[in-house]
Amino acid sequence: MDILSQLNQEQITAVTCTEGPLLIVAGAGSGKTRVLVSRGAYFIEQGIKPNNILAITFTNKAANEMKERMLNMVGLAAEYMWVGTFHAICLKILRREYEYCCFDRNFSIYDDHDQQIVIKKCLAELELTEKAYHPRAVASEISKSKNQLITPEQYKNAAMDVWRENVGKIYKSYKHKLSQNNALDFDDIIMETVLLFQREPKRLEVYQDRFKYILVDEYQDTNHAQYKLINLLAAKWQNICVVGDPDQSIYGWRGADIGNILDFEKDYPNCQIVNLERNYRSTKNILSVANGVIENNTKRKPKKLWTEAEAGALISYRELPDERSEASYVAETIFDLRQNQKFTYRDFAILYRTNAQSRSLEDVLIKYGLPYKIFGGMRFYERKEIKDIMAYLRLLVNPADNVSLGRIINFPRRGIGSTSLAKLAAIATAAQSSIYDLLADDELLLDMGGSAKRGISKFYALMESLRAMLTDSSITCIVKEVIAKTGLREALEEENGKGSVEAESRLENIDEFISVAAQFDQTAEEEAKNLTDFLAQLSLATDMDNWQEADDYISLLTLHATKGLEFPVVFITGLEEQVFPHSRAMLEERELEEERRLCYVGITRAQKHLYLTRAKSRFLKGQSQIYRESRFVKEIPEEYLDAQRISADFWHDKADFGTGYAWKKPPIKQKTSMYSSSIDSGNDGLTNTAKKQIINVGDKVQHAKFGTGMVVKTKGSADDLEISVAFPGQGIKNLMLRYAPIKKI
DNA sequence: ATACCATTGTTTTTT
DNA sequence: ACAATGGTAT
Repeated sequence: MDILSQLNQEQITAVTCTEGPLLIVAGAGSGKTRVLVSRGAYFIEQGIKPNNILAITFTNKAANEMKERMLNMVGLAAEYMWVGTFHAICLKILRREYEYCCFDRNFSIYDDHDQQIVIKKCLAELELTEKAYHPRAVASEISKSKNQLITPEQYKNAAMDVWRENVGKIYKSYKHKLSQNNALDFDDIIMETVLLFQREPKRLEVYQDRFKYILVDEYQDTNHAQYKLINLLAAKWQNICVVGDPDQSIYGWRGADIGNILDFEKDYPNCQIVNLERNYRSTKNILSVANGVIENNTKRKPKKLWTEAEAGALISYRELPDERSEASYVAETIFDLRQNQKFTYRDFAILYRTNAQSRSLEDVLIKYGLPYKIFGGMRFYERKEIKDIMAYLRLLVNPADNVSLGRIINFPRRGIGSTSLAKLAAIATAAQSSIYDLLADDELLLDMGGSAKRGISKFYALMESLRAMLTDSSITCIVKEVIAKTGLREALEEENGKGSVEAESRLENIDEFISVAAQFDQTAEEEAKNLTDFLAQLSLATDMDNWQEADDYISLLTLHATKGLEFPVVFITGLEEQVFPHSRAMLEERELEEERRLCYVGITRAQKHLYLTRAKSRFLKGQSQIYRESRFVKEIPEEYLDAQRISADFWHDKADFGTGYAWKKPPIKQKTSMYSSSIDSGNDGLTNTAKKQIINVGDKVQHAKFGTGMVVKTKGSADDLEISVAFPGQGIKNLMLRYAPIKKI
C-alpha cells in the first residue's frame, strides 16, 4: 500500500492506529499534515465510512488545506468527512439542533465589537461606570467564564469581591440581552453546543454515532469547553486521536489549557502515544537554536527535535539603532537574497510580536518597492463599510437583532438621532419586543418627533421591500440591492470627503464584498445557499483564509499567526525586552514561558535561513524609547550565531542624525544592492522620531495642526514636559510634549 | 439633531 | 499617534 511508503516508522504507527485513543505528539516540522492526510486515506482504505470521520482544526486555512489534500488523495469520498474548525463544526450542529436550544435558527453572531456595545448597555442599565468596569476587562472575564463553561449563576456564587459580584450581574444581563437579540457570541458557539449535549443525551448519541472517529489538531491550544465537547463526543466509541505539541501552546491568554494535552494519558489510560521528533523542515542550525531556546522552559516534558538535514547557514543576528533601520536592514537583506540566491518574494516571512510593529516595516517596504502582504491587523470584515452592509443583512434575517438595527437605523442619515433611538429602545424593553417589530406600530410611535417618525417609516418600508427579496433572490442580488436602495455607497463616500484616499478604499471594499457574495453564490452547497449561512461564514472568516500561494509577495504577520506555516527565509524582528517578551506577559513565569514557546514557534517556521533583529530604540505607543536586548537572544547558544551588535561609533553617529542621518550599513560582506545608493543619499523616509527636544519659553514651534506658535509656559520636566503654546488666532493650547506632533523651529 | 472639537485611553496575541 | 468617546456649539 503506497499510502505508507513515504512515511517513517513513527508516522506509520500514527497512521495505522485506527481504534482507541491516540496521542500524537508532533514536533514542529515533523510531517504532521502528511500524517493526518495519510491517516484519513488509510481509514477509508480500511473500509471506514468517510461520514463517520470528524476532523477538527484550529484555523479555516488548516481545514481547507486538509480538505483539499484529502480530495487529492482519496477523491470524492473526502467530501463526506466533516472537516472544520471548532466554531464551524459547532455552528453547523447548532443550526441543525436549534429546536433543542433557546434561540432561533437565524441567530446573529456577535463579534467583539458587537459584544462591547451590549456590555455597555448592560453597564448603563445596572448603573455601573465604564471606568470601574472597563468593557474590555468585563468582556474578557465573561469570555474566560464561557470557555470554562461557567454560567452567570455559578460565576456569581463564586465571586469573592464586589467587582466580581458586579461582573456576575453584568454577565447575567449580557446573556439575557444576547438571547433577546437572538444572538450568540464566539464563545457561546462552543459553550451552547456543550450545554446542548449535556442537556439532551439523545441528541448527543446521534452525533456520537455519526462521528465514530474523531481527530483534533492543535490539541495543546484547546480550552476547557472545547475539551469537554470532544470528551462528550468521543465518550461512546473512544476513537479519539489528538495531535499537538506542548511546546507550541501559545494561546493560554485566550483560555487554552495546556493541561488538556499533558493530561491526555490520564483521561484515556489505555491510550497509545506516538512521538514524532524527526524534523523535515529546517536545517540543523535552526533546530539547535530552537532547542536551545525552548530548553529554558522549566515546566516542560523534555523533547528534542532532530534532523538529518545539513547544518546550513548560521543564524544571523543584527542589532540596529531604531525600528526604521531595522526595517531597512530586513528589506535590503531580502533584496540581496532574492538577487543572489534565487529566492522569490513568497519565500520570505517577516514576523513580529504585535501588529503595531508592522507599520515601520510596511513603510520601508513601500519605499523599496518590494511587494508584501500584511496578515492580521484590521480584518476585512471588521471594516466599517463592511460591517454596515452586514448589519443590514443581519437585520433582514434576524429582526430581533437590536445591535445591528442600532448601527444602521440612522446610517445613512434618516433623522433618527440617539434620543429617538433611546426612546425606541425603552418602548421595546417595556413591550418585551424587538425594536424592529415596533417600527410598524404607529400607535406606539405617537410621541416620537416628526422627523424621527418620517425616518422610521422610511426605514421600515426600505427593510420590508428588501425582505421581499429574501426567498427567491441570489445573495449577490440582495447585497447589490441593499447597497443601491440604502444609498450606502454615497453615504460612505461623503463621510470622509469624496475623492479622499479613505473614501476610495471604502468603495473598493464594497465592490470586493459584492464579489465575495458572488463567489458564495457560485460555490456554496445548495442546502446552505442562504443569507444566514452566508453571514455565518463571514463571521468565522479571517484574513489568513485567503492565503494564496500563487501570488509572489513577502508575508508580514504576527508570531501567533504563523502557526502551521513554514517559509524558506524567516525574519524575527523586535527582539527586545518589553516587546518580545511582551511587557504584559513577563511578570508571571507561566506567561513568560508562553512567550518563549512563541519564540520557539517563530524559529521553527524557518526552513533555510533565520534572521533575528532588534532595534536599540523603538517608537511605540507614541514615543521613542530605548529597549534592552531580549532575553531570548541571550538564550541562543553562541556557536550557532552570526551576531553583529551596534558598534560604539555607529551609536555615536546617531546623536546628530537630525538632518543628515542615513542608515549606515553594518560592515558585513554584502554585494551592493541596487537600492543601497538611494538609502545612503536620500533619507526622506527616515524621520527623527528618537530626537529629544529641548524646549523653553520663547521658542517657536511647529504643530501639525495648529501651525506655528510661541511657547509661553512650560510645566514639569523631561518626559512629562507640558508646554503651553500660543497659536495666533487659535489661543493658547496646553500640550504634552511627548505626545504632541510638535517640532521646534 | 448634527457636526465639530477636545479629551481620554490605549496596544498583545485571535477563532 | 491614534481611535473612540463625550461635550459643546450651531
